[in-house]
Amino acid sequence: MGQRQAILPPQSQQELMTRCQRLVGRTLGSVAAELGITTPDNLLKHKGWVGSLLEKALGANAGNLAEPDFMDLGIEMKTLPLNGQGQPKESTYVCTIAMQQSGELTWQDSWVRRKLSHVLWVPIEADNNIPLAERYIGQAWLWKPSNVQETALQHDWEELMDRVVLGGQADISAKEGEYLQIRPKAANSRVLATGVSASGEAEYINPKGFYLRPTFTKQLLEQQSQ
DNA sequence: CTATGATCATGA
DNA sequence: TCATGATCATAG
Repeated sequence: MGQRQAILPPQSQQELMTRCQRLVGRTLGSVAAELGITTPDNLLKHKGWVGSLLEKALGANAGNLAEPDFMDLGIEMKTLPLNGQGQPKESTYVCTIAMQQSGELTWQDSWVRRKLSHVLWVPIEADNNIPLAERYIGQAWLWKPSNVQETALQHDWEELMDRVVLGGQADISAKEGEYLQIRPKAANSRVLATGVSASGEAEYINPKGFYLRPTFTKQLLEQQSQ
């Protein structure tokens, strides 16, 4: 008990955007209260809290399945934390590196491309000077990569995957990739997963994932506000 | 462990 | 100041 009725998934893109519209100008604290969710003092031990809150508020239904947040609509939701200057404050996590047969995947079939094929970006105030509960939700927008953007992402992805195949994914640096990068993604650095070694064999490594650099999401934000 | 959601924290 | 590498919570 104590659980409120979950918000049902939006039945159309239009309904999803209407829900987003109603969140514009509201604070995280007020939305959380309405959903019966406690707002933590900070995100130190609740790093995914904002994203989970918005998913619930909008009726996302994928849970922790490897599916788009709004399964029926094929739309992935990402919160976009903004600093005091209104610019993306952090990189955006996309997905983990495929555990097997990395070298045989093509961009067309890649998890990164599927994840980023249709994204609902929800800008959120994220300046640490603003108490979490008082941060405002901005105007969300739907994004599909332009040809230029997709080409750039594909370029990065192919280069990174080549590095995985040639040198193994254990020692890939986050410095590689113009817009897309590979960084650790785990509970801690002692977590091990099956990865691909330089010789192409399986080896235990720290799990890593793909992230979009803030320079990329900054462009999306600017393009959107034009 | 792997997936979901990300931000933290320190070195350069 | 900011990007890289590390880390936190939770479900299944």
